[in-house]
Amino acid sequence: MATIHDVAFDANVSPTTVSRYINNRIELPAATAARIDAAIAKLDYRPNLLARRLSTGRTEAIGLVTPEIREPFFAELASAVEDEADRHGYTIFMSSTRSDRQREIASLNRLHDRHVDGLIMMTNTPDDGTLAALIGKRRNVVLIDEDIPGVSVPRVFVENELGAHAATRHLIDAGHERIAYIGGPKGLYSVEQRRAGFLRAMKEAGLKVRKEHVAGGSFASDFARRATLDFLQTRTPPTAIFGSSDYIVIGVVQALKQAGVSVPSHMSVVGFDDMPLTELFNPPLTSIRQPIEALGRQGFQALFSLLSGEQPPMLTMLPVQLIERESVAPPRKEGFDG
Amino acid sequence: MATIHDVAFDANVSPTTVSRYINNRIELPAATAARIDAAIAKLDYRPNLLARRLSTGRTEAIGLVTPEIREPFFAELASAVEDEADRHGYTIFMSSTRSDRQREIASLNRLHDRHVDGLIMMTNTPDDGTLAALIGKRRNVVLIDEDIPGVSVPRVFVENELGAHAATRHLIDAGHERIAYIGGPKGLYSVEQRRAGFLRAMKEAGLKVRKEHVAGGSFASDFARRATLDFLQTRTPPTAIFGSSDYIVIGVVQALKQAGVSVPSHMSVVGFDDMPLTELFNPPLTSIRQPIEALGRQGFQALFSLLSGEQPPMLTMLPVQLIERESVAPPRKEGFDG
DNA sequence: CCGCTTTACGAAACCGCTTTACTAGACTGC
DNA sequence: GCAGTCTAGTAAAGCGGTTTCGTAAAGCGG
Repeated sequence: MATIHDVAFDANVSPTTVSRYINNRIELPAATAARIDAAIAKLDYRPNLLARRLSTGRTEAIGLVTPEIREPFFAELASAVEDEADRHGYTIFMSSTRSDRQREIASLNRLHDRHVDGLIMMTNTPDDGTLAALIGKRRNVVLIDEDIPGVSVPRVFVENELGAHAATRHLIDAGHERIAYIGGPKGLYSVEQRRAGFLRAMKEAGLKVRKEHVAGGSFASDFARRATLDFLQTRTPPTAIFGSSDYIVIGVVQALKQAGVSVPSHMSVVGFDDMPLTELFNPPLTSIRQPIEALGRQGFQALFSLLSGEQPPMLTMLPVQLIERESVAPPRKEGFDG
Repeated sequence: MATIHDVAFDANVSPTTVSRYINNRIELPAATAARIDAAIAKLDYRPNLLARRLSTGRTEAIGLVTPEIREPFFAELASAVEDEADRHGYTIFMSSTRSDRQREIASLNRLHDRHVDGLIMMTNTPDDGTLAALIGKRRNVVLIDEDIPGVSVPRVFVENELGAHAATRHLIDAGHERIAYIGGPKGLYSVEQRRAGFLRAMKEAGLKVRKEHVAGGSFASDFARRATLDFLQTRTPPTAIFGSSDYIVIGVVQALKQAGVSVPSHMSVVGFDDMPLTELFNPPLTSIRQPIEALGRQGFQALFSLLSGEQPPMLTMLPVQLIERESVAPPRKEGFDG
């Protein structure tokens, strides 16, 4: 491969000149510039990025830490980040942490070793302070989707509270009064926000929230399945369930199917995330759609600002949207029993 | 950050010695080794990978080119590759090509500039020779999932022909005789293999394949939707449809729903890929499951062999599996009409 | 105690680029 | 015609490792 020296030799200038010319740090007379251009073309010269990186200390690469890129939500997010990064000349290193603290730490360290210029971090396990401490030591970090308490870096979130409120409101508007709620892992900011949105909607409508109709602790379908079966065992089962993620709703629907309760005629269901393909489920799921694309792009843009020495907004909240499909119907009249 | 010189100074040896010691290229007396270890620990020394890479020319990174990492199939594959790479100390650069030739070429060039040690390539657009030419120039390339004619590099595929045969056979065993087929883009190896499997099963069973019951040209759901509606317009519509990807089957199912044809009582359907969540569809889809995890891992292993100077098998074919769910039933008796 | 091998390590070149500091020569104004 | 300014570059020192070649000193056999 041709080096900058070859180009310099061919164009009859010094490597310094070539370097500065390529990087727009010098204005050259047209004739000289033309000679350099010609030499570059002739030799098919491409700067050795390894050398450039060692020299400048910048890598034009960023790290993207996600819980699990196999999941559609994170895959889509990663894709958006990648696309936006690409458009700015950045490459991304991805890592999946499997929601495991050790893997999160390992990822962070590995990315540090790789000299990424910055970091976009997503987590969905509550932090005990370890992550916060580690991230506090890094420069150029942006948090998206989920908070890590105690770190003061730019954050890009979605309107979790408003989304949950809208979902609950949608069920209330359909006539439901006994609405159950299944949340995610304790201690997560987004989970608490969604819970708050649910409670606010119920309170505003003057509806009681029954202890036995609220569950939480995990996003896993299995967990939701069990919670749903428990709901059905209560004295007066709910007529609607709001699951704070589509994975939860998948568990809910499976449990209901198993118990012979049909959706939406006997039980209405709303989810959160609007996972792809859920419109093909039986029934197609009503859900809160998150602006995944925007989340990814704005996440990168915040990081890019940081890298450019600007100060991005410390908190961005992206709007969500209720997508109505067929998993919600008015409750059956009391007295009737399925 | 501490450099190798700092460590050398602290341990009272030369940088050369530290370097060789770290890289296991020298045996040192216990006392010296201990001094170096102590210095490394004390200074929290971590080798600067940028410098090491410039020096050695190796990056311990590989490129992974996929059509679209948002799609579950590729996301899962990418995840498997990443996991396996990680376990061997390699990082991966991903890029999504959106099945676009220009983006494929751009990715290949970008990865080259990034000095990746090797490349795992996936494509799902037929090549006109451009890709083959470009890849021919690179060392350490492995093809997975789909062939690019004219390049002689290790390839890891799945048993497309056998899978399609099994899917078709499954419909035949259920009693179907008029089976329609929807294939993917023309010119793709896997598509042709699947078509061959379908035709072989039909031939072995002594069944006619009607021209008007065979479509192909795209993996898109829209395409499949139209093809399905066309099938329904034929004089004697098929009683079963084999779609050579789950995306196709999604289109098929949508079209059938739209046309009021119920699955599986009026029309049986089998897909290929076994996408996640299709078991929650209405009805749950019977499909051919590809060993995605194995595809990813073996793909990386082949590349790793190449990088280690060994000669991996030039062609690996991974078995597939029929997953029976509820989209297949015996055909209704002739004469009855839905 | 001399020549040879082995042990233990080091000097310096190199990877290919960037960047700071500097200069030769042309021009400009007085 | 000479100081001062501009133009058009350049030399050389990094960046932080790896690697080739080499050597001083210790050990050893005869």
